[in-house]
Amino acid sequence: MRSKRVEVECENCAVRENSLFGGLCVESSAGIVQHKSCTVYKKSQVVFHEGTRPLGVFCINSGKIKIYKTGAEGKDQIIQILKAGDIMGYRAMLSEDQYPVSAETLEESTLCFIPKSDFLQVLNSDADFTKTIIKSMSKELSSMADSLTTLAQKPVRERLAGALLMLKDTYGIDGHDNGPVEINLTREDLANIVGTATETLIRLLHDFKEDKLIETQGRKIKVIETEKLIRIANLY
Amino acid sequence: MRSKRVEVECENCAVRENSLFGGLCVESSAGIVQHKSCTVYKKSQVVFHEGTRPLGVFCINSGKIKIYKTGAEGKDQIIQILKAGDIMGYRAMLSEDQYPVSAETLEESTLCFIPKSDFLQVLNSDADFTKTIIKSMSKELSSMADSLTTLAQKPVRERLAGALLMLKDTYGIDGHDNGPVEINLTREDLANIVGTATETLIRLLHDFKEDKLIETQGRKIKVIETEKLIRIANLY
DNA sequence: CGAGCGATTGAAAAGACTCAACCACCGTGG
DNA sequence: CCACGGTGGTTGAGTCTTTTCAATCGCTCG
Repeated sequence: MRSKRVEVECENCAVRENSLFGGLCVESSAGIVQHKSCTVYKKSQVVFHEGTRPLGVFCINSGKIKIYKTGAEGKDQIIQILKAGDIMGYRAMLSEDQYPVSAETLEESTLCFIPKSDFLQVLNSDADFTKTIIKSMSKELSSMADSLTTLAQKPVRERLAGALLMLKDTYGIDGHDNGPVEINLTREDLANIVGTATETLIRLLHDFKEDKLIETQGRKIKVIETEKLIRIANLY
Repeated sequence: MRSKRVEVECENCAVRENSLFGGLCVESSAGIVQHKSCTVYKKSQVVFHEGTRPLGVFCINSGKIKIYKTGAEGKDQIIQILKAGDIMGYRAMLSEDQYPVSAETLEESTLCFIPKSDFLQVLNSDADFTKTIIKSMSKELSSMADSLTTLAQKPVRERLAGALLMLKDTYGIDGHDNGPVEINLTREDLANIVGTATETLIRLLHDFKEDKLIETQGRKIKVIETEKLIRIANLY
C-alpha cells in the first residue's frame, strides 16, 4: 500500500485561515468538504505527473511539495515549493488542460483531494471565491515574471543567495530569524531551484560557508548573515 | 503631442474574434465599449510602467507590444510580445496591485483603453467571461513554467533557435512558412528575449547565417531551415 | 558635418558545466 | 554483526560557453 486514507476536519484545519479557502462562506465550505478525501503521502511520492489530466484539486494539510517541470535532458526545474495551506492543481483543471508540471512530496504530507465537480460548483456559485482565485493567479504570474528575470540575468551565486533567503523565510524552522532552513531538499533539488548543476551548487555553498554566511550540517543549512546574503543576492 | 485619439469600432474590429472578448454577449460587449477610448501610440512609447497602478485594461487593435521587466542592473527581460487582439494589463488590475512589468510599443500601435470599472462590471455580471479570463491566465502560467525551464536548462544557442521559431510562428509576415520574421526588434531586444548579451546574440545569429539556417537583411531575419532550427532548439 | 545609436568584431577573462573519481552514510541481507 | 550496494555529497581537473570590455563601422538626424 502506497498511501493511507485519513480523516481531516476542514473546520478545524489549522492552516485553513491562510489558504485560498480561508474566506469561504458556510455553503461554499460545505460544497468543498462534501466529497473530499484525505490521504497521507509518504516522502518522495509523486502526487500528479506532467501530462496527465486533473480530476480535482489538492489542498495541503501538512507537509511540503515540490512543483517541477522536467526539461529536455531529463533534468528537473523546480518551479515552486508548496506548504500547508496551499492549494495545487487548480490551474490545469480550470484551463481544462493537462498538468504542465509534476508534484512530488518532499516529506510525509497529508493532502485533501476535492473532486473537480465540487470545486467547479463552488467556483460557479461563489463570486468572491472566484475573485480570490483570480487574484492568486495574478500574484503567481507576477512572481513568475520575477523568477524569469532573475534566472535570465543574475549569475548563479546571486540566485543561490536569493534562494536561501526565500527558503529561510518560507520554510525556516520556528520562524526564528536565524532558524535553520531545515527542509528535505537534496543538493540536487536545491540546484534545480537555483537552476544550476549540482556540483556548482555544492561549491558555492562551500564558499558561503567559508565566508561564514551560512552553516551546514548534513542537509540542513542555517543562514547566519542574512544581511550579507541580501547584498550578494543583489535584491532591489 | 505624444499620441492621437482615434475612433475604433469594436463591432467591426478585425481582431475581435481571436481576442478574449470574442465570445462576449451583446450586453457585455456594450459594457466594454461604453467608455472605451482608442489611441495611436508611436513606436517605442511606454504604455505603462512597472510599479505604477492600472486604471483599466488595454486591447490591442493593431501593432506589437513588448512586455518586459527591468532587472537589477537595468537590463530588460522581455517576458512576452503581444499583438493585435491581445489584451494587456488585466492581471495587475485584478490583483489590485502595481504593474509587475512594463509595456512598450515595438511599432506604431492602436490601443483601446477600457476603464477599470467597466471591465470589472462585465467580469462580475458575465460568468462566461470570467471563465475565459481564468483559462487565459492558466495558459499563461503554464507557458511561463515552460519559459522558466528553458531559461534554466538550455544553452543560449538552443534558446535562440527556439525564439526564432516562436517569432516566425507568431509574427512571420504573410503567414508564409518561409516568411521573414520582420518585427521591429533590435538585436538588443532579441537578446532580451533569449536572455543573453547582445554580442553573444549577434555572434550566434552570424553562426546560423553561416550554416544557411537563416538569412538576415538589416533588422529582418528570415528563417530558411525550420527543421534544422527545431533540431537545434532541442524541442520535445 | 558631428553626435549618437545600433550593429559588429576581437580578444581576454570569468563563469559554469561535464566527467570522473572518491567519500560518507545508511539500510539490507547474509 | 558485518560486508555489500546504493544513494547522495564532495572534490578536482579540464573544457567550453558566455560575458565583458574596447574598438570600429554604418547610418540617421539635427
